[in-house]
Amino acid sequence: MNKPKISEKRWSIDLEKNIQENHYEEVGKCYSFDSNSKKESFVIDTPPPYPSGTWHIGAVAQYSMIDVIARSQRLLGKEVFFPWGVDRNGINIEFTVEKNTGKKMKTFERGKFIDLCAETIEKYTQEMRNTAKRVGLSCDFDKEYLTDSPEYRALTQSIFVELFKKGEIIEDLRPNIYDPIEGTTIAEAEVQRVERNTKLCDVKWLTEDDEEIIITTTRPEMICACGVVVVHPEDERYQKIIGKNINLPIAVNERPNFVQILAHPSVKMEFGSGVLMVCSFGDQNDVSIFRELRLKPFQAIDLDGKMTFLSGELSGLNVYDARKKAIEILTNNDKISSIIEHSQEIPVSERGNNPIEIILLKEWYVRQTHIQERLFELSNDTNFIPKRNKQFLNDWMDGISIDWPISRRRWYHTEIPIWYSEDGTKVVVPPSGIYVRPWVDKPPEGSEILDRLTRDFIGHYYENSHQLGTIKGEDKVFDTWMDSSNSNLYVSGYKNNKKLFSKSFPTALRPQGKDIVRTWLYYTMLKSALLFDKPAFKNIWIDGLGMDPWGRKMSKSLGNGIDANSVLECGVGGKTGSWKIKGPNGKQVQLKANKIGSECFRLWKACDAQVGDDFHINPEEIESKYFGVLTKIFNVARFASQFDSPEDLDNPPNDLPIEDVWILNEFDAVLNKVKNAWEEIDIYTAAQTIKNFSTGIFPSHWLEMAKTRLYDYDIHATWTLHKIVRDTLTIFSPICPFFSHFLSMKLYNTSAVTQTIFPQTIIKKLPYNYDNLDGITIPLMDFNSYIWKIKKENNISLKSPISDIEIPENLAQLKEALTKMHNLE
RNA sequence: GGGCUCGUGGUCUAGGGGUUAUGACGCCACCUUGACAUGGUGGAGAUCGCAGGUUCAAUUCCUGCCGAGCCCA
Repeated sequence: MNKPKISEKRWSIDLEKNIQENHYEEVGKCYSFDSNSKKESFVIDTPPPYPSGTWHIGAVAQYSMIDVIARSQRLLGKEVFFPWGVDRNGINIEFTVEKNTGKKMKTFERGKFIDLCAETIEKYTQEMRNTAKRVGLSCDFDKEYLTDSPEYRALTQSIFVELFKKGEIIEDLRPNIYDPIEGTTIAEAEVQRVERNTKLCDVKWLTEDDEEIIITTTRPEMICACGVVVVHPEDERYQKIIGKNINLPIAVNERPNFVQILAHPSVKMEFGSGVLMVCSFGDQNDVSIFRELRLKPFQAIDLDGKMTFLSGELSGLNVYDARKKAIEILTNNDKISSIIEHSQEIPVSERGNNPIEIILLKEWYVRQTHIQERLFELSNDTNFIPKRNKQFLNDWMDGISIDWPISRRRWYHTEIPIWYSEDGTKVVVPPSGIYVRPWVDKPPEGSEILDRLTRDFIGHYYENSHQLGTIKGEDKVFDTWMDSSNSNLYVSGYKNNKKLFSKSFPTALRPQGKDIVRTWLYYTMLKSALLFDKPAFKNIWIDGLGMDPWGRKMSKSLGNGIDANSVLECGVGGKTGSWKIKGPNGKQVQLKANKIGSECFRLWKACDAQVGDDFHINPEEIESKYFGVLTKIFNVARFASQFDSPEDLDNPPNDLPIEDVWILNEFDAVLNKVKNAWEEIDIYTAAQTIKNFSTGIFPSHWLEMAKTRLYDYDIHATWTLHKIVRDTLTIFSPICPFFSHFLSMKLYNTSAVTQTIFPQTIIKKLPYNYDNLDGITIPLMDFNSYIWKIKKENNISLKSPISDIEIPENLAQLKEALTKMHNLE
C-alpha cells in the first residue's frame, strides 16, 4: 500500500478547467476523422449553431449529449466524424449589423454590408468555439465548416443547379409572404402573430340594383384589390344577391370598379355583416379563394410596401397611411356606417416584427407537394429516437400544401447562382463546385446556357455568350434553410469525396431538437428524396428543449434565462454561482450553487431524463443531485490509487475467490448493458447503469468486503479492483471525458477518452464454474443492510464487533469475507 | 380556435393492464469506519393531473377536462 497517487480529495472545477485547457493539445488527435479508415464510419450531422451572442444553455446541453453519442461510438470501434459547423448565413446577423450601425441594410453598398456582417459574425463564432471546447465537445475542430464559406456556398449552389436541371426547382409568380419594411419574401415558418388593436369598419357597398350591403373589414385600403365579394352559401339573408355585381365604394384605377358576389363556405356568417370582400391578398384565406376561383390577382402593394397606381388616391402611401386615408375618403362620402376598435391577431415577421403583406412575386420554389407520399415511405426506413417523436415530422408533412419558396431579397446569404439573358428566355448556371456571386461576378469557366423554361441544354457559356445579349445576374439569395438542409451532404462528402460519400450516406445520425423538425429535418429529408430517392439518415435523434426550472420556455421578456457559461464556470476559483430568475408567481427567485462545471452538467443531462422530452434546467438541482456522484467515483479511484495496479488487467490471476468472481460477474452485466445501450444510442440507460454500479454495489458491497484483503496486498482483490476501476473509467468517459481522462492518466497512465475498444467481459475467461453467481447479489445486499440496520438500532458504529449473527446458507461461500467485513464474532 | 407531446412522493425522474410503483435530491434520525462528512447507514413521504369509460383488474388503454410545451391557423 502506498499513498494515493491522487492528492486532491475531490473533483473540483479548477481541476476540470485545467484539464480542459490542455485537453485538445494532449488528446485532440483522437477526435480527428480519417475518411480512409477501414473501420465502420459513423458520420454525425451536427446541428450547426447560429452565433448570435449567447448560446442557449438548452442547446449546449443537447450538444453535450451529441458529444456523448460521438464518444460512445468511438468506443464501440467506429470511425466517427463529429463535425464542427457553424451556421452563419441569415437575417439575424444582418439585423445585428443594422442595430450596431443604426443604418438599414439597403442604405449600404452591398459588398460593404457583407464585409461588416462577416466581421461581426466571426466575433460571435469565436465565443461559440470557446464554449464548445469548454463543454468538452470532441468535434474534429480542424475540419470546421462555416455555412457562409465559399466551399459550403458552392455546394448549396451546385445542389440548386442540380435540382433546377431535374425540374425540382422552379420559378413562378405566386402570392408570397412579404415583409415590406425589410423588403424580402419570408417563409411561413418565419411568421409570428401578435395582438394589436385595429379599427373594424362597416363599409356601405351598393349592388348593381342599388341595394346597400354592409361589408365589415379591417383593411379598407385593400378595396382596390378586391376580386370578389362572398357570402356563406347557407346565409338566408343574402341568397338573392348571389351572382349579382357590386360596386367598389372607393375609386380605383385601371380595373373594373365592380366585382361579383359569390357564395363560399369559408365565410363566417356571424362575423360582422356576414359579407366578406376577398382581396389579393389580405390574408391566407384570400389566397386560397383566389386560387380556387381562378381569379386574376391585383397588385395593390409594391415591393417598398407602398400602394400602387391601382389604388387611386391612395397610391404612393404606405399601408398604414393608406388605411387612414381610405377611412377618411369613405367617411366623407358617407360610406361608413360604424367603426369600432377591435383587438386582432395580426401576422408579423418573426425577425423584424413588421406586419406582413401577401403580394405576388416571381420567386424560386423547391417543389415538394408531389413527393409527400414517397417522403413518408422513406421516413419509415429511418430509426427515430425516441420513436414517438417521429410524430412531429408526420404532422408537419400532413399539412404541406404549397411549394417551398427559397428566394429572398437579402444580402448576407448564399446567392442564387443564375444569370438571365437579355430577352429573359435563357439562363446561365455555373459548373459544380464554384461559388459565384451573380450580382457582381460574370459566369465562370464551364458555365452552361439552359432554356429558362424547359431547362434544355443550349450550349457552353463561353462559346455562345453572344446569343445572350447583356446578361443580368440574379440579385436574390437563398432562404438559409436552403443552406442548412445540405449539412449532411456536406459532411458526408457529397460532390467532394466520392468514396466517403458512398460509405457514409445515408448519414449515420441526425441529432437535433424537436423545435426544428418542420424546417431543418424536413428540408434535409426533402433534399435527399429529391436528389437520390433515399432517406437522409439512418438514425434521427430528436431531443426536447431546455426549459426554466418550472418548465417554461426561457425568454428575455420573462426574465427566466440561464446563461450557459455561468453554469460551466460555476465554482472556478471558488466563485459560486447565483441566478436571479422570475418564478412562476412573478416573484424573483434566487438560485445558488457552489460548483457545477462541464462534467457535472453533462452527467446531469445524461442521467436526469430520457431523450425526447423537454428538460428543466435548475443549477441548484444539477449540483445537489450529481456533484456527489463525481465525488464518489473520484474517491473510489483515489482509494484504488493506493494499491499498485497489476501489469496485466486483461488476464485474471488464478484462484480468484468467489467474492471477486461475483463482483466481476456483476461488472460483466454492467459492461453488456452499457455496450448495448451505447449501440442503441440510449444515453440514459448507459449513464444510469454506470452511476448505479459505481456509486452503489461496487463501493458499498464489494469494496468494503475486499478492504482487508487489499491492505494485505492480496493480488486477487487488487486485480479485481483495478480491472473494474479502469474499465469503469473507460465506459464512463463518453459522459465525463475530462474527469475520466484525469483519473485514468493518474492511475494507468493512459487516457480513457482515447480507447477505441470496448472493455471485454471477463467471466468467460475464468476457469471457475460457480453456480448461481447472480443469485448471490440480492441476499448479499439484504444481509449487509440487515447488519447495518442492527448496528444502527443498537447504536454501535459499523466497525464495532457484533456477535450471534447467522450467515444465511446461500451466502455460506462468503462466510470469511463477511465475517471480516462486519467484524462478526 | 385546431393538431401533437408531456403531466408519477415537497422537487426531478424510471416504468408500464395484475402481488407492497424505480431511483435521485430534499427532509428526519443515527454513524467520524485506515477513499469519501461536498461522506455513510437507516427512515418517513405518492390513492401515478382531474372526471368518466373499457376490463375480472388501470397509474398503464379510450374519451372529456385542466395545466405545461411545441407546431399550425
